Amino acid sequence: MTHPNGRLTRRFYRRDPVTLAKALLGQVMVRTLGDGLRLAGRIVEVEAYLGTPDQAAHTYNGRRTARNESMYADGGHAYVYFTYGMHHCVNVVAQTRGVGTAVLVRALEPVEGIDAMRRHRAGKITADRLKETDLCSGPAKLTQALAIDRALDGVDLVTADALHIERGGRVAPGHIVTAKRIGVAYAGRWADEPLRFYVKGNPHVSRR
DNA sequence: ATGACGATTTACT
DNA sequence: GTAAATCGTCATA
Repeated sequence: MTHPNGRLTRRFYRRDPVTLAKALLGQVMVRTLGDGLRLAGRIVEVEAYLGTPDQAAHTYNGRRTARNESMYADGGHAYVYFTYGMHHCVNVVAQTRGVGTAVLVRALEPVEGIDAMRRHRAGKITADRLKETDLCSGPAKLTQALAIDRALDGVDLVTADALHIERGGRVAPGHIVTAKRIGVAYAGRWADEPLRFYVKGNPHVSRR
């Protein structure tokens, strides 16, 4: 069952987005930079996007453009998009080619390469003053910390070195909190669907 | 060609 | 709590 190198298998990803979202909690997202440095974090918060019927999804009503094309890739690929003129967010594609469902990774608990994450996140506040809970506690914070941008859109997480996911501990159902998704008020009744999942009590979960 | 809009974050009042 | 930042993308014309 476990892949030799510890990565999640294609089979793991090819499930419905809700099942995949919950299964991704506890797994470890790994970003390998050009110089070989590894940046890694345990996934502690995710949201499921259900595709064609889901008004909050980029693939709502079958919308298919150059921007969201990779959301239609086979399960296990990355869908990275740019938004608000300054932020990137990363999704894990679910199911199979042509379906258009995915899981947005909203927060990580830093595990490896924390100093580099601090440097990537430093701005007005210097790297040494950043709290660890400010590094990956939001979908655009974690992409900044791990240096993830559109250059990684469409990569296959099953085979790529630059970005992949390794097996971590599974989070027991009793430790998973279910809630409404964030930032999708425009989505009508879909804004209230319980499609956000996070690890109960984890300090790295995005606030609200 | 143009305009409106974000699956957000940060800084400020 | 409120608002600014900031621009690629897409629907409309």
